[in-house]
Order: sequence, then structure tokens, then C-alpha cells
Amino acid sequence: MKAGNKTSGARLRIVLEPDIAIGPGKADILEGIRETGSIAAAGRRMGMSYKRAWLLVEGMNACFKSPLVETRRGGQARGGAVLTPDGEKVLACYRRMEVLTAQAIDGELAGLRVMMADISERT
Amino acid sequence: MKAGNKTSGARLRIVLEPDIAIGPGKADILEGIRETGSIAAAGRRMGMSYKRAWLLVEGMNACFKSPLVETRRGGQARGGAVLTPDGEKVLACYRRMEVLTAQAIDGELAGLRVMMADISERT
DNA sequence: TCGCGACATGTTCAAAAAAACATATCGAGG
DNA sequence: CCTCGATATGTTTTTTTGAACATGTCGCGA
Repeated sequence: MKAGNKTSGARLRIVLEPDIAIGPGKADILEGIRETGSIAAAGRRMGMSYKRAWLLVEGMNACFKSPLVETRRGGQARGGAVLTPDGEKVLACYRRMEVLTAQAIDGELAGLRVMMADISERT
Repeated sequence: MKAGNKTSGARLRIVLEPDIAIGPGKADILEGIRETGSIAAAGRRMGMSYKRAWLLVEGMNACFKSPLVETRRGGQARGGAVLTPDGEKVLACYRRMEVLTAQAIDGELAGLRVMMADISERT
């Protein structure tokens, strides 16, 4: 697995408008596109159907003034997708927010953990 | 409405184990119980069925070493629920984390907003 | 001992979300 | 002009989730 699989810790969801948001899943897709050069490959990598991945991309593109992902069909590479400058910015921004959040709540999180039940004990 | 209705900003979900977490909804329920003295009233207040609210409470109780909510049936008050000391702690801790998060990502969030499409333009 | 209000649970039905399946399109290159 | 892999969408099926409804329990106080 590549990213977004933290089994414990904080998850950040940035709510831009009621309904529209960017969370761990969309950030991972952006990252996947950036690394693989295609929506399909990014989706496959995270065990997600192409359709679903594409839908999320469409949603993100519609949410910003300028699209975050640019796609090409056919051609020498037989299609593909890349992050636009804004796409890179949004991804980097989200990742920074994740780090900042983790740092900010680190102490509080430790306080929570001492109250948590051990995972092992299942009835 | 009382709480948990931010239309914009960050939402925090603390993932304790895969599947189980405490997020805005559960925090609001804890707060509701604390203020109303009953699961039912807390649920009503946030437009949620008693069953659903109770299910969430059960989930939280099971997730920590010691229950966060203590309930009583019958009696002079005809039943009710209160936060245990741990419940108070968890709620306070979560609210602090919300504030810390908001402060930590404030600057980055501003950067995101300038790229966002205006809400008004709907096709 | 009956009623009240809240806890505790089970069941059933509807809505929403995700997965699965099916095409259609594009365009360089063989 | 046909192939190839990826984008772009539509349709159908399945799964998950949530809402709705139905019961049963509890224990004090009238």
C-alpha cells in the first residue's frame, strides 16, 4: 500500500462547502495520479474502481476555480492524467495540514490513548 | 441547533482502531448528554433517532477501558444518562483538539480558499 | 400496583452508497 | 483503418446505512 492507511491517529476532512470536501481518499488519489500519470492506475493501486476514482476527480475539479487534474485521451501515451499546478498546490497543502494537525494534537492524543481499551480484548 | 454544524473548516476524526473512531457526531452526542441528562433528549436535539444515538453511545463505551456514559433506568428521574469522569475527559479532549487543529491549519486553509470556486456559480 | 419517561433491542423497510458490468470515445502509430 | 490503453458515462446489482416501527425493561411515586 502506498498512502492513507493509518490505522490510528487523526483524519482530516476539510469541508469547503456543505457536501463538498477534501479528505484522505481524495488526497491519495491526487497523489496516485501524480505518481502514475493516470486515474485508472491510481484507482487500481488503491483498490478502487476506475469509475469511482474518476467521479472523485470530477468532483474535485468542479470544486475549484481551475481543475486540479488534467486528462488526455488517446494519443501516443494512449491517454493519461496529470496534476495541474493547482492540483500540486492543493495536494501539498493538504499534506501540510495533516502534519500540522498531527503535531498540534499529539499531546492530547496521548491523553486519549491511555483511556482506550486494548484492541485485543474482544467479547 | 447546538453544535457540530460548521459549514466550512476542518473536521477531525480520531481513528482509534480500524472502524472505530470518535468524530464530530459522537462528540456532539456526549455534549448533548452532558447538557440534557439523557440519551433520548440529546438525540432529539440533534434530530437523531434514540436508537441511533444509543448505538453510538454503546460503541463509544465499548471503545474505552471505562464507559464514557452511565445510564440509569426508572427511578425518580425515570431514567437518564450522565457523562462519567472519563466521558468528560474525552469530550474536553476532543474539543481541545478541534481548536488546536483549527489554529494549526488556519494559514493553509486560507491558501486553499483562494483556489476554491465561488459557491454562487451553479450550472 | 399502575403509570410515566427513559433505557435497551429487535425487526422491517427505504434510501443512499458502492460495486459490477457495459459501452462509447479519443488519437497517435503500426 | 484498426489496435491499444486510458478517459468518459450509462445502467444494473449489491451492499451498506439509516429511518421507522414495535416491544420489553426498569424503578420510583402516586
